[in-house]
Amino acid sequence: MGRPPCCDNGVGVKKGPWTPEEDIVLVSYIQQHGPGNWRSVPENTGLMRCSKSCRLRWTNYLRPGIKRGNFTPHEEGIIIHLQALLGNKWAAIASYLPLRTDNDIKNYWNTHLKKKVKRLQTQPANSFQTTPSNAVTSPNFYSPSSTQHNLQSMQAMNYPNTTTCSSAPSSESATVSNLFQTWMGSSPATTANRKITMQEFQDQDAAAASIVCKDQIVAGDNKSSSSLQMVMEPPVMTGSSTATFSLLEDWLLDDMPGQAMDGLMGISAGCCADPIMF
DNA sequence: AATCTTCGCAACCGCCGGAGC
DNA sequence: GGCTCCGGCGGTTGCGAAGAT
Repeated sequence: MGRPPCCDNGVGVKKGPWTPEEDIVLVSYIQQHGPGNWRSVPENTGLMRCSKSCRLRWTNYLRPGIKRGNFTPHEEGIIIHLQALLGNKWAAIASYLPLRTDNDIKNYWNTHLKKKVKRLQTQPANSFQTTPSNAVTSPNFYSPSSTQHNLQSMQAMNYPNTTTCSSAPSSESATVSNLFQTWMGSSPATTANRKITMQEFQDQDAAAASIVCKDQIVAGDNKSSSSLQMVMEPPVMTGSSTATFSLLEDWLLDDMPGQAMDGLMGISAGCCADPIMF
């Protein structure tokens, strides 16, 4: 006996775009009670909406701290990397871009990046060498065997502070988490609420951009998730705990031709000031 | 200016896994 | 162990906006 659709029993359930009034009702309710227990939201607010619709509206649109539109070349690069690693695991990818929703990333991939990647994959190989900024979409990078090889290589490598690798990751997602932790040069992950702050900055003169990573113990963080949180912060130059994004790329793409790698670096470097020419 | 086509995004749909009973 | 409920996820759709003709 299958479970009926969640909104089948809802006579008069409203569908379609949300009105500003509905948004206000939903936001004010969540401000009072917090997100969660979505089943009770329509009942308690009087919204003629399915609980799923309420949750989706909150997580994809109303939730504070959402960045909308204008994906930066750097974000594009991250999405492309992670999509190649994880496939269409949008929620997992979104966890590495905390200002973006999975829906947003999924839409952006489907409407922009997928076409760009496909287009470039059909280009002659030598075109990647002549246009370094395109190298991110080198066929090598999207080769499953290459990706698998890189994942295995990452685990095999004796990188410092890779303590989390000793406990075999249960999923590719965990592997990528380990990768990010290692890449960021962090100390072994603690089980306490831990906030990793990614400070993305752009150096226009040097055409270099890096991600500065700081580990912060977040006391009293009311987020229920114990997973790593990465929050983009305004550009701050720090001298110590810096690691360039290209290091991660280096791990992922260690079997790429040197020329292509040079171009790939541009994704996280010069391209931030100069849009990717897909 | 009007019509047609393409694009982008918000929202919906169906399925799955975990929790509770 | 089986059933139901709920939250979450990924795929897809529908519609308005923008661009092309």
